[in-house]
Amino acid sequence: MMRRTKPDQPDTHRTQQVVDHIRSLIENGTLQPGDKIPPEREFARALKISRASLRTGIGYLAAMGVMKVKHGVGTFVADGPAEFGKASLSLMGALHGFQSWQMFEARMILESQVAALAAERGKEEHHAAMSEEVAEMFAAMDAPADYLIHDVLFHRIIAQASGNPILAALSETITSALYDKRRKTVERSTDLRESAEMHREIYRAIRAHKPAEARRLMEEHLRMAKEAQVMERSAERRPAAPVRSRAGRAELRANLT
Amino acid sequence: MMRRTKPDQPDTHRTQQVVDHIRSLIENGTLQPGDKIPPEREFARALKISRASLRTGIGYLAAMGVMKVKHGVGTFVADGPAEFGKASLSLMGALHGFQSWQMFEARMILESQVAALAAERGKEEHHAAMSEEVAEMFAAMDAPADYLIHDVLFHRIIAQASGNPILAALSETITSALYDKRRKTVERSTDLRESAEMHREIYRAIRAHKPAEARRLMEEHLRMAKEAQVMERSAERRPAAPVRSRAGRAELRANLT
DNA sequence: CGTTTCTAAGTGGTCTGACCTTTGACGGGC
DNA sequence: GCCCGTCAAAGGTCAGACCACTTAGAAACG
Repeated sequence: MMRRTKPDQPDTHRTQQVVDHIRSLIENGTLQPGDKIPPEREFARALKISRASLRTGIGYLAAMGVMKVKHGVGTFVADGPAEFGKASLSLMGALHGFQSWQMFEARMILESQVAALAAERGKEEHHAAMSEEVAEMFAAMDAPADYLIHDVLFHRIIAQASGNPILAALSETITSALYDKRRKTVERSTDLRESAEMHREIYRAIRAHKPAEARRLMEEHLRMAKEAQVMERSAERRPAAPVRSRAGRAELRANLT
Repeated sequence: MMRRTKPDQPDTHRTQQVVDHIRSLIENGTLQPGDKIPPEREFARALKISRASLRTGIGYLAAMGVMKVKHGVGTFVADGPAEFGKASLSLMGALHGFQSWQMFEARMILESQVAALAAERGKEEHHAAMSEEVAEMFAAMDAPADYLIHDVLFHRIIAQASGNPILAALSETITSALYDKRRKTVERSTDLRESAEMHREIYRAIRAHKPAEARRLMEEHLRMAKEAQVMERSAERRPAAPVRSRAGRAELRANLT
Protein backbone atom coordinates (compact mmCIF):
# COMPACT_ATOMS: atom_id res chain seq x y z
CA MET A 1 0.00 0.00 0.00
CA MET A 2 2.63 2.51 -1.06
CA ARG A 3 3.47 4.76 1.88
CA ARG A 4 3.12 8.49 1.69
CA THR A 5 6.00 10.82 0.97
CA LYS A 6 6.64 10.99 4.70
CA PRO A 7 10.44 11.15 4.85
CA ASP A 8 11.10 11.44 8.54
CA GLN A 9 10.46 14.45 10.80
CA PRO A 10 7.00 15.20 12.17
CA ASP A 11 7.94 18.50 10.59
CA THR A 12 5.98 20.90 12.75
CA HIS A 13 4.70 23.92 10.87
CA ARG A 14 7.33 26.39 9.82
CA THR A 15 5.95 29.36 11.67
CA GLN A 16 5.94 27.40 14.91
CA GLN A 17 9.42 26.21 14.16
CA VAL A 18 10.72 29.75 13.82
CA VAL A 19 8.95 30.95 16.95
CA ASP A 20 10.27 28.03 18.95
CA HIS A 21 13.78 28.53 17.69
CA ILE A 22 13.85 32.19 18.60
CA ARG A 23 12.20 31.46 21.91
CA SER A 24 14.97 29.05 22.77
CA LEU A 25 17.57 31.59 21.72
CA ILE A 26 15.99 34.05 24.11
CA GLU A 27 15.62 31.56 26.92
CA ASN A 28 19.22 30.42 26.84
CA GLY A 29 20.40 33.98 26.75
CA THR A 30 21.84 33.99 23.23
CA LEU A 31 19.43 36.76 22.32
CA GLN A 32 18.80 39.65 24.66
CA PRO A 33 16.54 42.68 24.39
CA GLY A 34 17.90 45.04 21.78
CA ASP A 35 19.94 42.41 19.97
CA LYS A 36 19.79 42.11 16.22
CA ILE A 37 19.03 38.82 14.52
CA PRO A 38 20.84 37.71 11.34
CA PRO A 39 19.63 38.98 7.95
CA GLU A 40 16.60 37.14 6.68
CA ARG A 41 18.29 35.45 3.75
CA GLU A 42 21.11 34.16 5.88
CA PHE A 43 18.92 33.16 8.83
CA ALA A 44 16.53 31.34 6.51
CA ARG A 45 19.37 29.34 5.03
CA ALA A 46 20.62 28.47 8.50
CA LEU A 47 17.20 27.19 9.56
CA LYS A 48 16.80 25.32 6.27
CA ILE A 49 13.51 27.01 5.48
CA SER A 50 12.47 29.49 2.85
CA ARG A 51 12.75 33.18 3.49
CA ALA A 52 8.98 33.48 3.15
CA SER A 53 8.36 31.09 6.02
CA LEU A 54 10.95 32.77 8.18
CA ARG A 55 9.21 36.06 7.54
CA THR A 56 5.89 34.58 8.62
CA GLY A 57 7.40 33.57 11.92
CA ILE A 58 9.09 36.93 12.45
CA GLY A 59 5.83 38.64 11.59
CA TYR A 60 4.10 36.63 14.28
CA LEU A 61 6.66 37.62 16.88
CA ALA A 62 6.57 41.23 15.76
CA ALA A 63 2.79 41.30 16.07
CA MET A 64 3.09 40.29 19.70
CA GLY A 65 5.66 42.92 20.45
CA VAL A 66 8.49 40.44 20.99
CA MET A 67 10.45 41.71 17.99
CA LYS A 68 10.81 44.98 16.13
CA VAL A 69 11.43 45.11 12.39
CA LYS A 70 13.08 48.15 10.82
CA HIS A 71 12.97 48.39 7.06
CA GLY A 72 16.41 48.70 5.56
CA VAL A 73 18.14 48.18 8.88
CA GLY A 74 17.38 44.84 10.45
CA THR A 75 15.23 42.92 12.89
CA PHE A 76 15.70 43.30 16.62
CA VAL A 77 14.50 41.82 19.89
CA ALA A 78 12.13 44.28 21.58
CA ASP A 79 13.71 46.26 24.36
CA GLY A 80 11.07 48.68 25.64
CA PRO A 81 8.72 47.99 28.52
CA ALA A 82 6.70 44.81 28.11
CA GLU A 83 3.34 45.27 26.44
CA PHE A 84 0.66 43.13 24.85
CA GLY A 85 0.44 44.26 21.27
CA LYS A 86 -0.32 47.89 20.74
CA ALA A 87 -2.85 47.48 17.96
CA SER A 88 -4.32 44.62 19.90
CA LEU A 89 -6.54 46.65 22.19
CA SER A 90 -8.03 48.86 19.51
CA LEU A 91 -8.58 45.88 17.21
CA MET A 92 -10.22 43.89 19.94
CA GLY A 93 -12.19 46.94 20.86
CA ALA A 94 -13.75 46.97 17.44
CA LEU A 95 -14.37 43.24 17.69
CA HIS A 96 -15.80 43.01 21.19
CA GLY A 97 -17.24 46.48 21.57
CA PHE A 98 -14.95 47.85 24.25
CA GLN A 99 -16.24 51.07 25.76
CA SER A 100 -14.30 54.00 27.03
CA TRP A 101 -15.49 53.72 30.63
CA GLN A 102 -14.37 50.10 30.64
CA MET A 103 -10.85 51.12 29.75
CA PHE A 104 -10.82 53.61 32.59
CA GLU A 105 -12.26 51.11 35.00
CA ALA A 106 -9.65 48.53 34.08
CA ARG A 107 -6.93 51.08 34.36
CA MET A 108 -8.11 52.23 37.74
CA ILE A 109 -8.19 48.73 39.15
CA LEU A 110 -4.78 47.86 37.82
CA GLU A 111 -2.94 51.05 38.58
CA SER A 112 -4.31 51.54 42.04
CA GLN A 113 -3.18 48.08 43.05
CA VAL A 114 0.11 48.62 41.32
CA ALA A 115 0.60 51.82 43.25
CA ALA A 116 -0.03 49.96 46.48
CA LEU A 117 2.57 47.38 45.56
CA ALA A 118 4.99 50.12 44.61
CA ALA A 119 4.52 51.65 48.03
CA GLU A 120 5.40 48.32 49.60
CA ARG A 121 8.35 47.44 47.41
CA GLY A 122 9.65 50.65 45.84
CA LYS A 123 13.38 51.22 46.14
CA GLU A 124 15.38 54.42 46.36
CA GLU A 125 16.12 54.41 42.65
CA HIS A 126 12.42 54.42 41.88
CA HIS A 127 11.73 57.22 44.31
CA ALA A 128 14.44 59.29 42.70
CA ALA A 129 13.12 58.69 39.21
CA MET A 130 9.57 59.48 40.28
CA SER A 131 10.65 62.65 41.98
CA GLU A 132 12.38 63.76 38.84
CA GLU A 133 9.32 63.19 36.69
CA VAL A 134 7.13 65.11 39.13
CA ALA A 135 9.54 68.01 38.88
CA GLU A 136 9.41 67.86 35.10
CA MET A 137 5.64 67.88 35.23
CA PHE A 138 5.63 71.06 37.27
CA ALA A 139 8.06 72.54 34.81
CA ALA A 140 5.92 71.62 31.81
CA MET A 141 2.57 72.83 33.04
CA ASP A 142 2.24 75.21 30.12
CA ALA A 143 3.29 72.64 27.52
CA PRO A 144 0.57 69.97 27.54
CA ALA A 145 2.37 67.68 25.12
CA ASP A 146 5.52 67.58 27.22
CA TYR A 147 3.48 67.26 30.35
CA LEU A 148 1.80 64.17 28.96
CA ILE A 149 5.11 62.48 28.31
CA HIS A 150 6.24 62.89 31.88
CA ASP A 151 2.83 61.83 33.07
CA VAL A 152 3.14 58.55 31.21
CA LEU A 153 6.70 58.13 32.36
CA PHE A 154 5.67 58.64 35.98
CA HIS A 155 3.08 55.90 35.78
CA ARG A 156 5.53 53.66 34.00
CA ILE A 157 8.03 54.03 36.81
CA ILE A 158 5.39 53.14 39.37
CA ALA A 159 4.61 50.02 37.39
CA GLN A 160 8.26 49.13 37.41
CA ALA A 161 8.52 49.82 41.11
CA SER A 162 5.69 47.39 41.79
CA GLY A 163 8.15 44.62 41.17
CA ASN A 164 5.69 42.71 39.04
CA PRO A 165 6.50 42.96 35.31
CA ILE A 166 3.28 41.19 34.39
CA LEU A 167 1.10 43.78 36.06
CA ALA A 168 3.35 46.41 34.56
CA ALA A 169 2.79 44.95 31.10
CA LEU A 170 -0.97 44.86 31.57
CA SER A 171 -1.00 48.47 32.73
CA GLU A 172 1.23 49.46 29.86
CA THR A 173 -1.14 47.87 27.37
CA ILE A 174 -4.08 49.91 28.55
CA THR A 175 -2.17 53.07 29.30
CA SER A 176 -0.59 53.21 25.86
CA ALA A 177 -3.98 52.83 24.21
CA LEU A 178 -5.33 55.64 26.32
CA TYR A 179 -2.20 57.68 25.62
CA ASP A 180 -2.84 57.56 21.89
CA LYS A 181 -6.33 58.86 22.37
CA ARG A 182 -5.21 61.48 24.84
CA ARG A 183 -2.50 62.91 22.64
CA LYS A 184 -5.16 64.27 20.34
CA THR A 185 -7.09 66.14 22.99
CA VAL A 186 -4.38 67.11 25.42
CA GLU A 187 -3.84 70.55 23.96
CA ARG A 188 -7.19 71.54 25.31
CA SER A 189 -6.44 70.52 28.87
CA THR A 190 -6.47 72.83 31.82
CA ASP A 191 -5.69 72.44 35.48
CA LEU A 192 -2.41 70.76 34.90
CA ARG A 193 -1.25 72.26 38.16
CA GLU A 194 -3.80 70.29 40.13
CA SER A 195 -2.85 67.16 38.24
CA ALA A 196 0.81 67.70 38.98
CA GLU A 197 0.09 68.14 42.64
CA MET A 198 -1.82 64.90 42.77
CA HIS A 199 1.12 63.15 41.24
CA ARG A 200 3.32 64.63 43.89
CA GLU A 201 1.06 63.34 46.60
CA ILE A 202 1.07 59.88 45.11
CA TYR A 203 4.82 60.02 44.96
CA ARG A 204 5.01 60.98 48.62
CA ALA A 205 2.72 58.17 49.68
CA ILE A 206 4.82 55.65 47.79
CA ARG A 207 8.08 56.99 49.14
CA ALA A 208 6.64 56.86 52.65
CA HIS A 209 5.66 53.22 52.07
CA LYS A 210 1.96 53.78 52.65
CA PRO A 211 0.17 51.29 50.37
CA ALA A 212 -3.38 52.10 51.39
CA GLU A 213 -2.88 55.79 50.89
CA ALA A 214 -1.09 55.31 47.59
CA ARG A 215 -3.98 53.23 46.32
CA ARG A 216 -6.56 55.74 47.44
CA LEU A 217 -4.71 58.67 45.90
CA MET A 218 -4.20 56.84 42.65
CA GLU A 219 -7.88 56.01 42.43
CA GLU A 220 -8.76 59.60 43.04
CA HIS A 221 -6.25 60.77 40.48
CA LEU A 222 -7.54 58.45 37.79
CA ARG A 223 -11.11 59.37 38.55
CA MET A 224 -10.27 62.99 37.93
CA ALA A 225 -8.17 62.17 34.90
CA LYS A 226 -11.14 60.38 33.43
CA GLU A 227 -13.45 63.31 33.94
CA ALA A 228 -10.86 65.68 32.54
CA GLN A 229 -10.46 63.63 29.40
CA VAL A 230 -14.18 63.29 28.90
CA MET A 231 -14.39 67.04 29.13
CA GLU A 232 -11.52 67.59 26.75
CA ARG A 233 -13.33 65.92 23.94
CA SER A 234 -16.71 67.32 24.68
CA ALA A 235 -17.32 68.56 21.17
CA GLU A 236 -16.40 65.48 19.21
CA ARG A 237 -17.78 62.85 16.89
CA ARG A 238 -19.94 60.11 18.40
CA PRO A 239 -20.17 57.23 15.90
CA ALA A 240 -21.64 54.90 18.50
CA ALA A 241 -20.93 51.60 16.83
CA PRO A 242 -23.62 48.98 17.35
CA VAL A 243 -22.53 46.89 20.31
CA ARG A 244 -23.25 43.30 19.57
CA SER A 245 -24.89 41.29 22.32
CA ARG A 246 -22.69 39.32 24.63
CA ALA A 247 -21.33 35.83 24.18
CA GLY A 248 -23.58 32.83 24.27
CA ARG A 249 -23.08 29.90 26.55
CA ALA A 250 -21.48 27.82 23.83
CA GLU A 251 -18.57 30.04 22.94
CA LEU A 252 -17.41 30.10 26.53
CA ARG A 253 -16.12 26.61 26.03
CA ALA A 254 -13.56 27.78 23.53
CA ASN A 255 -10.02 26.48 23.89
CA LEU A 256 -10.70 23.85 26.49
CA THR A 257 -8.97 20.84 24.98
CA MET B 1 14.21 65.91 -12.33
CA MET B 2 12.10 62.93 -13.39
CA ARG B 3 9.74 62.04 -10.57
CA ARG B 4 9.53 58.57 -9.15
CA THR B 5 7.05 55.93 -10.25
CA LYS B 6 4.65 57.34 -7.69
CA PRO B 7 1.27 56.85 -9.38
CA ASP B 8 -1.11 58.12 -6.76
CA GLN B 9 -1.80 56.68 -3.30
CA PRO B 10 0.54 57.33 -0.38
CA ASP B 11 0.74 53.58 -0.65
CA THR B 12 0.85 52.65 3.00
CA HIS B 13 2.58 49.39 3.67
CA ARG B 14 0.66 46.34 2.58
CA THR B 15 0.38 44.71 5.98
CA GLN B 16 -1.09 47.86 7.45
CA GLN B 17 -3.40 48.13 4.49
CA VAL B 18 -4.79 44.65 5.08
CA VAL B 19 -5.20 45.20 8.82
CA ASP B 20 -6.98 48.49 8.26
CA HIS B 21 -9.25 47.00 5.64
CA ILE B 22 -10.32 44.16 7.87
CA ARG B 23 -10.64 46.48 10.82
CA SER B 24 -13.07 48.62 8.87
CA LEU B 25 -15.01 45.54 7.81
CA ILE B 26 -15.35 44.62 11.47
CA GLU B 27 -16.21 48.12 12.61
CA ASN B 28 -18.97 48.60 10.09
CA GLY B 29 -20.43 45.22 10.91
CA THR B 30 -19.72 43.48 7.63
CA LEU B 31 -17.61 40.96 9.49
CA GLN B 32 -18.77 39.52 12.78
CA PRO B 33 -17.18 37.02 15.16
CA GLY B 34 -17.22 33.58 13.57
CA ASP B 35 -17.55 34.85 10.02
CA LYS B 36 -15.34 33.48 7.29
CA ILE B 37 -13.31 35.75 5.06
CA PRO B 38 -12.91 35.08 1.32
CA PRO B 39 -10.26 32.63 0.09
CA GLU B 40 -6.78 34.14 0.03
CA ARG B 41 -6.36 34.12 -3.73
CA GLU B 42 -9.66 35.81 -4.30
CA PHE B 43 -9.29 38.31 -1.46
CA ALA B 44 -5.80 39.23 -2.59
CA ARG B 45 -7.05 39.94 -6.09
CA ALA B 46 -9.84 42.08 -4.67
CA LEU B 47 -7.41 44.16 -2.63
CA LYS B 48 -5.01 44.39 -5.58
CA ILE B 49 -2.10 43.02 -3.61
CA SER B 50 -0.15 39.80 -3.79
CA ARG B 51 -1.27 36.78 -1.88
CA ALA B 52 1.96 36.88 0.11
CA SER B 53 1.24 40.35 1.42
CA LEU B 54 -2.31 39.46 2.27
CA ARG B 55 -1.01 36.51 4.24
CA THR B 56 1.36 38.75 6.17
CA GLY B 57 -1.55 40.89 7.24
CA ILE B 58 -3.69 37.92 8.17
CA GLY B 59 -0.79 36.48 10.09
CA TYR B 60 -0.54 39.68 12.07
CA LEU B 61 -4.22 39.58 12.96
CA ALA B 62 -4.03 35.90 13.79
CA ALA B 63 -1.09 36.49 16.11
CA MET B 64 -3.17 38.93 18.08
CA GLY B 65 -6.08 36.57 18.35
CA VAL B 66 -8.35 38.60 16.14
CA MET B 67 -8.51 35.91 13.47
CA LYS B 68 -8.23 32.14 13.36
CA VAL B 69 -6.90 30.30 10.32
CA LYS B 70 -7.71 26.65 9.73
CA HIS B 71 -5.59 24.82 7.22
CA GLY B 72 -7.68 23.42 4.41
CA VAL B 73 -10.85 25.07 5.66
CA GLY B 74 -10.61 28.83 5.71
CA THR B 75 -9.87 31.92 7.77
CA PHE B 76 -12.35 33.17 10.35
CA VAL B 77 -12.90 36.08 12.67
CA ALA B 78 -12.22 34.95 16.24
CA ASP B 79 -15.33 34.19 18.25
CA GLY B 80 -14.18 32.93 21.63
CA PRO B 81 -13.66 35.08 24.69
CA ALA B 82 -11.33 38.01 24.13
CA GLU B 83 -7.71 37.33 24.93
CA PHE B 84 -4.34 38.96 24.32
CA GLY B 85 -2.39 36.42 22.33
CA LYS B 86 -1.95 33.06 23.94
CA ALA B 87 1.71 32.60 23.16
CA SER B 88 2.26 36.19 24.10
CA LEU B 89 2.58 35.66 27.83
CA SER B 90 4.96 32.75 27.66
CA LEU B 91 7.07 34.49 25.02
CA MET B 92 7.24 37.66 27.01
CA GLY B 93 7.93 35.59 30.07
CA ALA B 94 11.07 34.31 28.46
CA LEU B 95 11.97 37.82 27.38
CA HIS B 96 11.32 39.71 30.59
CA GLY B 97 11.83 36.98 33.12
CA PHE B 98 8.30 36.57 34.40
CA GLN B 99 8.13 34.50 37.55
CA SER B 100 5.43 32.14 38.65
CA TRP B 101 4.52 34.08 41.79
CA GLN B 102 4.06 37.17 39.66
CA MET B 103 1.50 35.43 37.52
CA PHE B 104 -0.40 34.39 40.61
CA GLU B 105 -0.18 37.84 42.09
CA ALA B 106 -1.49 39.43 38.91
CA ARG B 107 -4.25 36.89 38.71
CA MET B 108 -5.26 37.44 42.28
CA ILE B 109 -5.50 41.19 41.87
CA LEU B 110 -7.47 40.95 38.67
CA GLU B 111 -9.84 38.17 39.57
CA SER B 112 -10.65 39.37 43.05
CA GLN B 113 -11.68 42.75 41.66
CA VAL B 114 -13.52 41.07 38.85
CA ALA B 115 -15.41 38.96 41.35
CA ALA B 116 -16.40 42.08 43.24
CA LEU B 117 -17.71 43.65 40.04
CA ALA B 118 -19.56 40.47 39.20
CA ALA B 119 -21.23 40.60 42.59
CA GLU B 120 -22.37 44.12 41.84
CA ARG B 121 -23.50 43.59 38.28
CA GLY B 122 -24.15 39.86 37.79
CA LYS B 123 -27.48 38.95 36.21
CA GLU B 124 -29.66 35.89 36.66
CA GLU B 125 -28.25 34.22 33.57
CA HIS B 126 -24.76 34.41 35.02
CA HIS B 127 -25.89 33.02 38.36
CA ALA B 128 -27.53 30.12 36.61
CA ALA B 129 -24.45 29.36 34.54
CA MET B 130 -22.19 29.59 37.58
CA SER B 131 -24.44 27.34 39.57
CA GLU B 132 -24.30 24.78 36.83
CA GLU B 133 -20.51 24.80 36.71
CA VAL B 134 -20.29 24.41 40.47
CA ALA B 135 -22.52 21.38 40.21
CA GLU B 136 -20.34 19.93 37.49
CA MET B 137 -17.27 20.47 39.63
CA PHE B 138 -18.80 18.49 42.48
CA ALA B 139 -19.67 15.79 39.99
CA ALA B 140 -16.14 15.64 38.62
CA MET B 141 -14.20 15.55 41.85
CA ASP B 142 -12.64 12.23 40.93
CA ALA B 143 -11.77 13.29 37.38
CA PRO B 144 -9.19 16.07 37.74
CA ALA B 145 -9.05 16.84 34.02
CA ASP B 146 -12.79 17.37 33.80
CA TYR B 147 -12.76 19.27 37.04
CA LEU B 148 -10.20 21.69 35.63
CA ILE B 149 -12.39 22.46 32.63
CA HIS B 150 -15.33 23.45 34.78
CA ASP B 151 -13.01 25.37 37.03
CA VAL B 152 -11.82 27.49 34.12
CA LEU B 153 -15.36 27.86 32.84
CA PHE B 154 -16.52 29.07 36.23
CA HIS B 155 -13.91 31.80 36.33
CA ARG B 156 -14.68 32.72 32.74
CA ILE B 157 -18.34 33.23 33.58
CA ILE B 158 -17.44 35.47 36.50
CA ALA B 159 -15.30 37.54 34.18
CA GLN B 160 -18.20 37.84 31.80
CA ALA B 161 -20.53 38.76 34.64
CA SER B 162 -18.24 41.61 35.64
CA GLY B 163 -19.57 43.50 32.67
CA ASN B 164 -16.12 44.67 31.66
CA PRO B 165 -14.80 42.76 28.64
CA ILE B 166 -11.39 44.38 28.95
CA LEU B 167 -10.85 43.07 32.45
CA ALA B 168 -12.24 39.77 31.25
CA ALA B 169 -9.71 39.68 28.45
CA LEU B 170 -6.84 40.46 30.80
CA SER B 171 -7.93 37.73 33.18
CA GLU B 172 -8.35 35.32 30.33
CA THR B 173 -4.83 36.00 29.13
CA ILE B 174 -3.30 35.09 32.47
CA THR B 175 -5.71 32.31 33.31
CA SER B 176 -5.16 30.51 30.03
CA ALA B 177 -1.40 30.62 30.50
CA LEU B 178 -1.81 29.18 33.98
CA TYR B 179 -4.27 26.63 32.65
CA ASP B 180 -1.69 25.25 30.23
CA LYS B 181 0.78 24.78 33.06
CA ARG B 182 -1.81 23.32 35.34
CA ARG B 183 -3.06 20.73 32.90
CA LYS B 184 0.23 18.92 33.25
CA THR B 185 0.14 18.62 37.01
CA VAL B 186 -3.54 18.41 37.71
CA GLU B 187 -3.63 14.63 37.81
CA ARG B 188 -1.74 14.75 41.06
CA SER B 189 -4.15 17.07 42.77
CA THR B 190 -6.07 16.26 45.88
CA ASP B 191 -8.64 18.07 47.96
CA LEU B 192 -10.82 18.88 45.00
CA ARG B 193 -13.77 18.75 47.39
CA GLU B 194 -12.47 21.70 49.36
CA SER B 195 -11.81 23.58 46.15
CA ALA B 196 -15.31 22.89 44.90
CA GLU B 197 -16.77 24.15 48.13
CA MET B 198 -14.85 27.37 47.88
CA HIS B 199 -16.21 27.88 44.42
CA ARG B 200 -19.67 27.38 45.77
CA GLU B 201 -19.12 30.00 48.43
CA ILE B 202 -17.86 32.46 45.87
CA TYR B 203 -20.91 31.76 43.77
CA ARG B 204 -23.19 32.42 46.73
CA ALA B 205 -21.49 35.70 47.55
CA ILE B 206 -21.87 36.87 43.96
CA ARG B 207 -25.48 35.78 43.74
CA ALA B 208 -26.19 37.60 47.00
CA HIS B 209 -24.56 40.73 45.57
CA LYS B 210 -21.91 41.00 48.25
CA PRO B 211 -18.85 42.51 46.51
CA ALA B 212 -16.57 42.70 49.52
CA GLU B 213 -17.22 39.10 50.46
CA ALA B 214 -16.83 37.90 46.90
CA ARG B 215 -13.46 39.63 46.68
CA ARG B 216 -12.28 38.19 49.95
CA LEU B 217 -13.35 34.67 49.09
CA MET B 218 -11.75 34.87 45.66
CA GLU B 219 -8.49 36.02 47.17
CA GLU B 220 -8.56 33.19 49.62
CA HIS B 221 -9.41 30.71 46.90
CA LEU B 222 -6.56 31.83 44.67
CA ARG B 223 -4.12 31.81 47.54
CA MET B 224 -4.97 28.19 48.20
CA ALA B 225 -4.95 27.34 44.52
CA LYS B 226 -1.45 28.74 44.30
CA GLU B 227 -0.21 26.65 47.18
CA ALA B 228 -1.89 23.59 45.79
CA GLN B 229 -0.24 24.00 42.42
CA VAL B 230 3.16 24.62 43.94
CA MET B 231 2.72 21.40 45.85
CA GLU B 232 1.56 19.49 42.79
CA ARG B 233 4.84 20.04 41.03
CA SER B 234 7.04 19.60 44.03
CA ALA B 235 9.32 17.10 42.39
CA GLU B 236 10.02 18.87 39.16
CA ARG B 237 12.78 20.42 37.11
CA ARG B 238 14.11 23.77 38.21
CA PRO B 239 16.09 25.29 35.32
CA ALA B 240 16.14 28.70 36.98
CA ALA B 241 16.83 30.80 33.95
CA PRO B 242 19.12 33.74 34.62
CA VAL B 243 16.89 36.72 35.27
CA ARG B 244 18.36 39.71 33.55
CA SER B 245 18.50 42.88 35.59
CA ARG B 246 15.64 45.28 35.22
CA ALA B 247 15.22 48.04 32.70
CA GLY B 248 17.46 51.05 32.75
CA ARG B 249 16.23 54.59 32.88
CA ALA B 250 16.65 55.07 29.15
CA GLU B 251 14.40 52.36 27.86
CA LEU B 252 11.51 53.71 29.86
CA ARG B 253 11.19 56.46 27.32
CA ALA B 254 10.21 54.01 24.60
CA ASN B 255 7.26 54.89 22.36
CA LEU B 256 6.82 58.45 23.55
CA THR B 257 6.65 60.28 20.25
C1' DC C 1 -30.46 0.47 0.67
C1' DG C 2 -26.91 1.63 3.88
C1' DT C 3 -22.13 1.77 4.76
C1' DT C 4 -17.55 2.32 3.64
C1' DT C 5 -13.91 3.96 0.69
C1' DC C 6 -12.00 6.76 -2.85
C1' DT C 7 -11.46 10.77 -5.30
C1' DA C 8 -11.43 15.52 -6.49
C1' DA C 9 -12.19 20.26 -5.47
C1' DG C 10 -11.30 24.00 -2.36
C1' DT C 11 -8.26 26.36 0.67
C1' DG C 12 -4.36 27.36 3.43
C1' DG C 13 1.10 26.40 3.60
C1' DT C 14 5.63 26.55 1.48
C1' DC C 15 9.13 27.29 -1.97
C1' DT C 16 11.85 29.74 -5.49
C1' DG C 17 13.88 33.54 -7.25
C1' DA C 18 13.46 37.97 -9.02
C1' DC C 19 12.87 42.87 -8.29
C1' DC C 20 11.63 47.23 -5.36
C1' DT C 21 12.31 50.47 -1.33
C1' DT C 22 14.47 52.23 2.62
C1' DT C 23 18.66 53.12 5.39
C1' DG C 24 23.07 54.24 6.42
C1' DA C 25 27.77 54.81 5.29
C1' DC C 26 31.47 55.84 2.31
C1' DG C 27 33.71 59.10 -0.57
C1' DG C 28 34.25 62.59 -4.03
C1' DG C 29 33.21 67.47 -5.26
C1' DC C 30 32.62 72.25 -3.97
C1' DG D 1 34.72 71.04 6.25
C1' DC D 2 30.20 70.37 4.56
C1' DC D 3 27.00 68.52 1.24
C1' DC D 4 25.29 65.31 -1.75
C1' DG D 5 25.54 61.30 -4.85
C1' DT D 6 26.29 56.50 -4.99
C1' DC D 7 26.18 51.92 -3.40
C1' DA D 8 25.72 47.99 -0.48
C1' DA D 9 22.82 45.83 2.93
C1' DA D 10 18.53 44.50 4.60
C1' DG D 11 13.71 44.32 4.69
C1' DG D 12 9.17 44.45 1.48
C1' DT D 13 6.58 42.83 -2.48
C1' DC D 14 5.47 40.10 -6.30
C1' DA D 15 4.38 36.03 -9.31
C1' DG D 16 3.48 31.37 -10.07
C1' DA D 17 4.09 26.68 -9.06
C1' DC D 18 3.47 23.02 -6.04
C1' DC D 19 2.45 20.73 -1.37
C1' DA D 20 -0.81 19.41 2.52
C1' DC D 21 -5.10 19.28 4.87
C1' DT D 22 -10.40 18.98 4.87
C1' DT D 23 -14.54 18.03 3.25
C1' DA D 24 -18.10 16.38 0.55
C1' DG D 25 -19.84 13.75 -2.98
C1' DA D 26 -19.23 9.79 -5.98
C1' DA D 27 -18.41 5.10 -6.35
C1' DA D 28 -17.82 0.55 -4.72
C1' DC D 29 -19.18 -2.86 -1.54
C1' DG D 30 -22.09 -5.57 1.67
